[in-house]
Amino acid sequence: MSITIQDIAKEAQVSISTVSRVINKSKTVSPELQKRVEEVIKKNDFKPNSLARGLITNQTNIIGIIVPDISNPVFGALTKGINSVCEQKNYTLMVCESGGKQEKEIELLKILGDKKIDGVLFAGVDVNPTLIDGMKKNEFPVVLVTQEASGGEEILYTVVHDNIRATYDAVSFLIENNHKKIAFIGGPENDYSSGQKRMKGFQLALKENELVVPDSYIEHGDFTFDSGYNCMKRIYEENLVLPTAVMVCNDVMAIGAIRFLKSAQVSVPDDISILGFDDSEIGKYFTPELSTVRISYFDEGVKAAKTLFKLMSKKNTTIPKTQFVPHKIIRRNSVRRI
Amino acid sequence: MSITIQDIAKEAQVSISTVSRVINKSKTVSPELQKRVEEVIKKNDFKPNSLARGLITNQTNIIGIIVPDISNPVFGALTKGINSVCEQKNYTLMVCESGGKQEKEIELLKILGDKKIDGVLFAGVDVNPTLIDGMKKNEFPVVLVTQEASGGEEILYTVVHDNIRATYDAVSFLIENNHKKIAFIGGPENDYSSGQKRMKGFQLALKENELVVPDSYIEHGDFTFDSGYNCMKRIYEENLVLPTAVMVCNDVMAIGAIRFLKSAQVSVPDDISILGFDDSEIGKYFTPELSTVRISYFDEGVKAAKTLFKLMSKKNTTIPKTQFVPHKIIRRNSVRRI
DNA sequence: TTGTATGCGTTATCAG
DNA sequence: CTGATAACGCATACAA
Repeated sequence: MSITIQDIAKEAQVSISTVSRVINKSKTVSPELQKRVEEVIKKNDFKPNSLARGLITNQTNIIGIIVPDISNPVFGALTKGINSVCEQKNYTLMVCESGGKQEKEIELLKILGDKKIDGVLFAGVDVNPTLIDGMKKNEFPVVLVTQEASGGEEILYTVVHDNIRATYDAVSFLIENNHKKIAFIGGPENDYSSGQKRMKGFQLALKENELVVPDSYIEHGDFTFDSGYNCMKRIYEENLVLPTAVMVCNDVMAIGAIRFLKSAQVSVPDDISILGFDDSEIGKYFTPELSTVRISYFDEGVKAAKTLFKLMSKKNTTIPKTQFVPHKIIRRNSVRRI
Repeated sequence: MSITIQDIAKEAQVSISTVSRVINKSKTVSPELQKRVEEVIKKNDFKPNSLARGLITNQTNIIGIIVPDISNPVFGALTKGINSVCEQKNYTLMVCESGGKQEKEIELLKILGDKKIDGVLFAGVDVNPTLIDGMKKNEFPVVLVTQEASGGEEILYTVVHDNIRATYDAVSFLIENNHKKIAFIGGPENDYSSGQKRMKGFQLALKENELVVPDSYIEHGDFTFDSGYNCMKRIYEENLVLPTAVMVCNDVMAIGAIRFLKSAQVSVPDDISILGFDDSEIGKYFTPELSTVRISYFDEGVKAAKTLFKLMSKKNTTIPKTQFVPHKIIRRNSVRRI
């Protein structure tokens, strides 16, 4: 068994309350005892049992995150960002994987609850009203990250990158480079943040520049290499007039698209420019080096975690319901000016 | 405040011990009461407070993992594997990042200890005697994963892939394809498992086939794209007779090496074959598609976690100190027979 | 089979 | 400023 506060008290010849006080820095203890106790603590390398402490303080110094897939680099970076702020707050992180299943998400919320974690960062796939209701019942604060609530925003605290704006900026960048015939390979249509919103940004940019493209220029993939390949293939086969540029909603699909174009003897960027999204490591090493929209999921994690800590501290600083994390267009070789 | 066992007891009109018994399935409770209590529990969606429970049972149903960098896909996959077995055992996972710093690793071990986790999976960078001593003091079992202890193996339970054997097999594969002039781009020389051992495997394969290569065929990188590029560059510049194949100790470096060769107008695989290591996603999408050694870090995580659970259960089944996870040569286009 | 009482290691409340 | 002592929510030895 490990050493307890009692052992320390005995060895320092004080009461356990005194020991507790020096641990928690209640200034009401004489310097002399303070020092004596601290020495005994240091000597025995004593740390209070967090379970016992948590039982009474109702605080565990643990926060949880729920992500669909921890092996996805996006969530890896996100987790790293979150963890970096946990460290400086003396918190540890409990990581849960939902596989994107709503049932599982609800179950995990419950498990984390009975583990008495102090708060949760939630990266869901579809944060719909059912889920929102579930969250409202929790005794701990939740902040959404990466994905907004689809039914009624502004209900839960949320930290995301501005998908509409990012895609709008990306397409505007293509337009600035004189592209007019711009195709679009997006995410799943039922994906609220990364699917629908990016699509919206694309349309917005076209509209503002009074550009119109045929429906056959628009395809929806599922963020995989293969879907990028296939979407590009369909665009290529179904259009007599090819686009001069394609906005692709993530880098892996963009690389799939380029692979198809290579096989069809279409040169990137000479014949067609390709713009990706995410700035994953893969794009940097690719030939041609991929132009993309950089999203820092690390920063997103940091901001979300900071928001959660503010919420937990309950100091009534007003926190905006939705916060955005900046994005940046990264210009490399897969896009050319025409 | 959340609902407690007392509330359930009151509502079901029994004592709290009875409630406790049905929760813990002590068969000594009458079917009638059993049912009554279960209904009340279900109705209130009650789950016992894990802190209070842990305080008594000395078991939290939490295990911890310590990794250098959670955003590294290798550790992402590892974590996913570990988590998959946690799920089926009703455990949750606490993830800690060490940044590869020994100090931090020791600190994390202590933090996890006072959180009363039931066991730890440890993916260190250099598991030396100092660290091993620290681990011996813990009240919880530790299993090493990904990396063996450098000073004296067979001390701690360990689950790794067989780096020597994997590289040996990889180089043998090159030799089977008639390559005799084989260069080597390895990891850092002070990296015990992934650096030194892979090097050893390389040498072993050469020796067994009575092959000798000049020292200038051997370079050490640090697993980054740039180091792969530079190592290849040095090999290219310092040798009048170029190798026909290069064994590169991870895929990212392999891609860096190929990038250099491209810039030097050397064709892969026509002039030089390249064999990578890891089978990261990136290699599959690359042109030429990268031949590599597949290591399933997911499986490694699974096996390590299972080992840890065996250790925690304390049933004295004999567990081998070191267990290996299989590897596989993946044949794609970057290697050709000559 | 069931209920009562004690203790797990802390913090918090209250006297002294 | 310091020390008893009661909680926190649960499991368990013991009593009934």
